Amino acid sequence: MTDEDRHGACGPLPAEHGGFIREILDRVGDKWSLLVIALLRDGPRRYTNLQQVVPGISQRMLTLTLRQLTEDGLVTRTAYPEVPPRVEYALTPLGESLLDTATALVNWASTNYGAIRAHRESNA
Amino acid sequence: MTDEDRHGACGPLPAEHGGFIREILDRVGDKWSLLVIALLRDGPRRYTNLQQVVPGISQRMLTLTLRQLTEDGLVTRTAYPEVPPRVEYALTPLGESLLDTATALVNWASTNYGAIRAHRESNA
DNA sequence: CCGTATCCGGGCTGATACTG
DNA sequence: CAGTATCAGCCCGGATACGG
Repeated sequence: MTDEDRHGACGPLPAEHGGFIREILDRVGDKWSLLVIALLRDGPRRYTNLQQVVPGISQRMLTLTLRQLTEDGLVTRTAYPEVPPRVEYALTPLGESLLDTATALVNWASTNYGAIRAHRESNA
Repeated sequence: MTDEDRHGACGPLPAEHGGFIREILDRVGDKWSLLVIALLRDGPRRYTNLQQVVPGISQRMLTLTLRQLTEDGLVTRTAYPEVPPRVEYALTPLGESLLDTATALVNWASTNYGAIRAHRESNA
């Protein structure tokens, strides 16, 4: 155990050896993931619908975000072989396990936006 | 209110008009902020100490992160006019209000890292 | 000890055009 | 409708060197 590792002694964070928590944080805390997850709370959504409800997301980023979330097992992708094609995205149990925390963070942001804004400008 | 704004009708997220939640999410979900906040749980820490306990952070990023968090009113910066200089960073009440959520997210990452990893490789 | 200043490369991101 | 492909800009972030 190196000196750099022994901060666990005074921290409640379990097993943050290396940077894998950072890896997940980057994944989940990226530009759009949490928002997409939060928006899937009410049930499956279609690609185009997500594009509409996520303000300002580009086709590219929506596709990449969804692909990443699917690869990580947080959402499922279901394609119905119809014409016109229909694809639905929904949360997996793993994705749902993140929902509470994601929502809490979004709510925190929503609640404290004013305070942050105010404090930021008071020290301008 | 534009058409793009009225998705609130089917979402439980309060007042996510525009992209200010995205703004906070970017701020708080960036590469290091959550980790720093989580590490300040036990009390004030000095600059050098933070550099040691945050695995892999560079001086630049630590400084930038701390400055941003200070500007947003999440942490305080206290400089003691001594030689050698000593600077301590601590959470404000606003910062503490984020602590639970931050910790929850870090814990989630820690808990589900294996599952994500496994799912990701199973579909390689 | 606690930063700041500068350089610089890489990856994220949006815009645009195209496909099944 | 649901994507993919390509390009170009920008900002993040590390390394290094320097200042208070």
